[in-house]
Amino acid sequence: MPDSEQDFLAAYDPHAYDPVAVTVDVVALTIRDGALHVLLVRRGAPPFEGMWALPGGFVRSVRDAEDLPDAAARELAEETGLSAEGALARVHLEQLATYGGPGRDPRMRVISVAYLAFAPELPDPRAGSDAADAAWVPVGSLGLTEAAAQRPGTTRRLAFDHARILTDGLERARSKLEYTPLATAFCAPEFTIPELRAVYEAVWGEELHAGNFHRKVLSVPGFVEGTGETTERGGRRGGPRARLYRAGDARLLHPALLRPSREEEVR
Amino acid sequence: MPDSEQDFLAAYDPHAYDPVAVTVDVVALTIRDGALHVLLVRRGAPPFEGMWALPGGFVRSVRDAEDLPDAAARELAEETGLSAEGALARVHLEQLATYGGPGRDPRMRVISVAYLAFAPELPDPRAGSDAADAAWVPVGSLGLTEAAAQRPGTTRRLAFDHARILTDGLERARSKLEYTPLATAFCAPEFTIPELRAVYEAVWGEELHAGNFHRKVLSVPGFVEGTGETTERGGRRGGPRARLYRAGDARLLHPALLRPSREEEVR
DNA sequence: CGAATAGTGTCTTTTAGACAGTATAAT
DNA sequence: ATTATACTGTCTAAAAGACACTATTCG
Repeated sequence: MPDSEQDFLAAYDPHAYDPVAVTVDVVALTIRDGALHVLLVRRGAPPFEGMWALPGGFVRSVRDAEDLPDAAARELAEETGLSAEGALARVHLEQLATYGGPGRDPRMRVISVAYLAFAPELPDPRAGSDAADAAWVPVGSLGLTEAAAQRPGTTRRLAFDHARILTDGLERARSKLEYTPLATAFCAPEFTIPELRAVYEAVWGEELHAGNFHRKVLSVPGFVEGTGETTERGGRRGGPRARLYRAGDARLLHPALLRPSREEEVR
Repeated sequence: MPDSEQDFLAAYDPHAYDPVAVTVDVVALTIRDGALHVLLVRRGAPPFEGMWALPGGFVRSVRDAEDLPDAAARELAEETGLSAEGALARVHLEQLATYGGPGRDPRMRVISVAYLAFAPELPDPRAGSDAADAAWVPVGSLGLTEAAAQRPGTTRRLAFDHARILTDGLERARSKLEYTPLATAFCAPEFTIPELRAVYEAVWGEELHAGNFHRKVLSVPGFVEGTGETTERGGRRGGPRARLYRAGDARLLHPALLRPSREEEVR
């Protein structure tokens, strides 16, 4: 039987063809105490029982016929306890990539569609249905390197190929902050320029020049818009009150806010 | 039965859970006669029989347990007749996005992982196994607009949600040319700066200033490296012979080659 | 020859970044 | 008072873009 006919039959009778499971996994990032954190769950069942993993689960394809972004939002809501009408509406969610290599799940062929989420500071998560625990974990504590991302198990912390997915998500996040105003998705509805700078510093892992950053943000059309208000108090250790801003209407930053020192990544 | 247990059982007995099919679709782009073309196949079977579609097919998940990029390369090879050792090795292939909304295939739930390919000029394709026809089609002839991409069937030419996938692939291609040296993937192994400029003009749909483009390309480290040779003849309608270049070792362009006039897309 | 094209020179404007300086508020 | 901080001013270097110009080759 030629491939075409086999495929055709398979389409009408899926059980006659290769069994595949489709899941969504979410790389949810937030800033806590000035450091970038990722939402992780501790697996309560094999495989990788007891290890940390990205929150995720199977896509409901028949019962609810949910779309992929809906599935990602649902997984995020289940782990964070957020309601769709509430704080979840302020979370930025975008598709990251799909991971489908054979052998990434020992049980069967699993295709995982990964999503990337940028969230403002959220309460501590509660453990979801099939997780033993859930927590915001500082990204820096995971010992992620390119080598660790490529060889599963090297970090000894993340299940499946989740180190690779997280590494890809972090790079996407760093890049997104260059060309889009999505750093504001990590902030409260009203924020100061120094708070925005702290987001960039946490995601990029680099200190930025406060004065130049300030002027740059204000010079990009549509990045932020002033509220006319200021904070109630000055900085922790002194300084004047900072002006408050809201996210502007730009969807792209032009000119972009490029991160410094990328020489090493070019070749 | 709680979700977790159901999921767990499903993982061990996939037939007990929702049936899903996973396919790969390829947005293969090339430059012909100075215009951007996409590889399309005419469907030889329902649904959408007789309509144009992106080349694609089911992922072999058990028989060969192929990885997703391998599946995309296989689909591309089947439609173009290219061998993996030959010209296919010079084609750039990257994952684009995954499309999995319910109802995008009337037969069943289908998750499509889309890939984006940049190819140098290739021979005309032969019709693959389940296609009635295959051809390089000028992108400009498809009447793609944002409205057409959102409502399937509006262009009256592309099956499924392939207008949306193609639109996303084109935007990705335009963006990739800004930040990476991948325009060279559309060229022969040795090329001239004006040929490279023609790639940019075809993908961006804009004329570029020849002199400034020339200097800019040469000023970006690692973009191109000279061969010391020149073309045998001058331009079609006169002009000196052009120097020949190869792709350099840069993986990112720094500084980037930004396309002009993006004011309208910012908001 | 005339026209088209490859490649370079030069000038202006924009942007990035270094650095300094002033005013404000916490301790 | 001291110190940290928000924000602004200024200068320099890098880059983008407009324009002009020369040299070469085709028809």
